[in-house]
Amino acid sequence: MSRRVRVRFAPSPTGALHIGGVRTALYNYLFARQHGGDMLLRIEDTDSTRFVPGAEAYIIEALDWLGIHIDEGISMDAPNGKGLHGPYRQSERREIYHQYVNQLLESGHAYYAFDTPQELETKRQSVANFQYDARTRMEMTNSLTLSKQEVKERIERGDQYVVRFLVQPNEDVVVHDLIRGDVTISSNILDDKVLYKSADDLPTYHLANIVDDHLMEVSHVIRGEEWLPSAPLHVLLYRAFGWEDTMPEFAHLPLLLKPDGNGKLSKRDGDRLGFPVFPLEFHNQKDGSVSSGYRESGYYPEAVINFLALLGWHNTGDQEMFTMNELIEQFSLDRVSKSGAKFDFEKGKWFNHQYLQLRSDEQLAEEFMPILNEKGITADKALVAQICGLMKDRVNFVSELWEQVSFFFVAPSEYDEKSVKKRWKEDSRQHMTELIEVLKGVDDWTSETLDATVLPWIESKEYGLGVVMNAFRICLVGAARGPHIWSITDILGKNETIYRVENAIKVLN
RNA sequence: GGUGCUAUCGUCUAGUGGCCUAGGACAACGGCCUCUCACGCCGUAAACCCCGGUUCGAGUCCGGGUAGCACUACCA
Repeated sequence: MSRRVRVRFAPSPTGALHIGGVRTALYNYLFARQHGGDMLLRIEDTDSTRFVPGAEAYIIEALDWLGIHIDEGISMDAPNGKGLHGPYRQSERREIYHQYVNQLLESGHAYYAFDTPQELETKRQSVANFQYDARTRMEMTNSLTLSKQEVKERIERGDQYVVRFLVQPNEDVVVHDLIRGDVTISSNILDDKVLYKSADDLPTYHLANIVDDHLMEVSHVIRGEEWLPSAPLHVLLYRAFGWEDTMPEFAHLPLLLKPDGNGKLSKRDGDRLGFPVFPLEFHNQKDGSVSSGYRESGYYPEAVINFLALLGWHNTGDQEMFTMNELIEQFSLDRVSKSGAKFDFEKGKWFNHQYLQLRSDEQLAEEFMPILNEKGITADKALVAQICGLMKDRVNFVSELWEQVSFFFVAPSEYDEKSVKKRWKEDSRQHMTELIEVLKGVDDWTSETLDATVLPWIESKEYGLGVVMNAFRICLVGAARGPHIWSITDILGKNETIYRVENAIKVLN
């Protein structure tokens, strides 16, 4: 009961880390931190055919970016793993697995099978709903049907084989799930899963997973719901090894679903609907594909974390904004939803907007400067900060800032048609011509003085405040948008302001 | 097909038998603010999958349907 909490995130390096995987990592992390336990990162690379170069480094970088820190295993500061239970890459644990495969073989919980992939395929074709189990295993080519001598010969001869788990029929296996309660499955529907393949001298997921979780003293297995159907097999494996008393507790998380339609969220949904499904941009060296990432799309890690945390978990109460520390404090497995969550990226944008508002103007300026430089603009940082402060409430991303603030740096070269149609009246030209003279007369170029000069002028002429100001705005911005007009003139300065009005008069008639 | 899981506004969810004429957030819509656009504020519309049962009383418990999802590989 008082076992130290140790959880693991155990991805396969088969490509970019899916956003669902990120959430699994996050929940594991929150749980570990809350209980003062350990968060391990283990790489499950037992399928040599699906290995993608760079994927492991990607996973590490992604978790680091998100602020999900690894206590043990592969991590940013220990690429080869830190901790007492290594190695933390399954491909480097071959020797360990041998021992446990043999244990199962010797205790009669597993057996050799020599059926070739072709033979199995043929069998599946000819027998409806074929499954390698108690009903069929005696019809197959394995150490249960072959003589001891022949099995020995085949192995010595170098025939390829697999080791299968022997599932006893007619037994109800109960998986206790922290989120779903007891799930009972009959062993009759389980097949004799392959535990080890001689072809690449590696175990399959199931064996490696159980052995590693046991050896690494994992206390809680928090993973996606797609694993629930194989959980009974895992329970049986713990039992076969005699490790049932230290078997971890299970919690199967609901899946992340497509925003529209049905089914599990996939990479294609992101491409189709225009949002990332990966934390970082990923260049797949295997197939040459490039996948967009949240980081490169301008999301803040805090926003991604907050958004993800609430996709499948919610506390009582109405709180929406959570820092990582608040999540650590408040998270609990029994408040995780049981049903899948559709991935609504609109809310993700809102979260980013919230976190962007929380940034200081100086921070935003720092983030925005490179974009300005790209546009060929050099500006004083204090000025950029001032502009950011003025305009940040209307963007979700720093990258959206440019289209909002460009008029501060570049005089309008064209004027928004709709705005002109609505706000540039017949008299506007006359008004602006007069306004130029009024502006020229202002020596103290401040909001206060301009306000005290221009407004009375408009009033005395009875031109209408809105009529003049909106036309003025079009001159300065090129459209009917932007902050308070004196905020604009303040930044533009007297000469530029007058120049823009003159220019607009020339272009607009 | 088989097995399992799940089921509250369009979406994420609150709700653990009476506080529910079902609450919050995103999105939508309307209004206020106002020199414009945003922000903000206020408001509107919007849901308990269906049928039974238990109970004085059910969104909440039970059963059955239905639907969705997952799994069903020498992938993880």
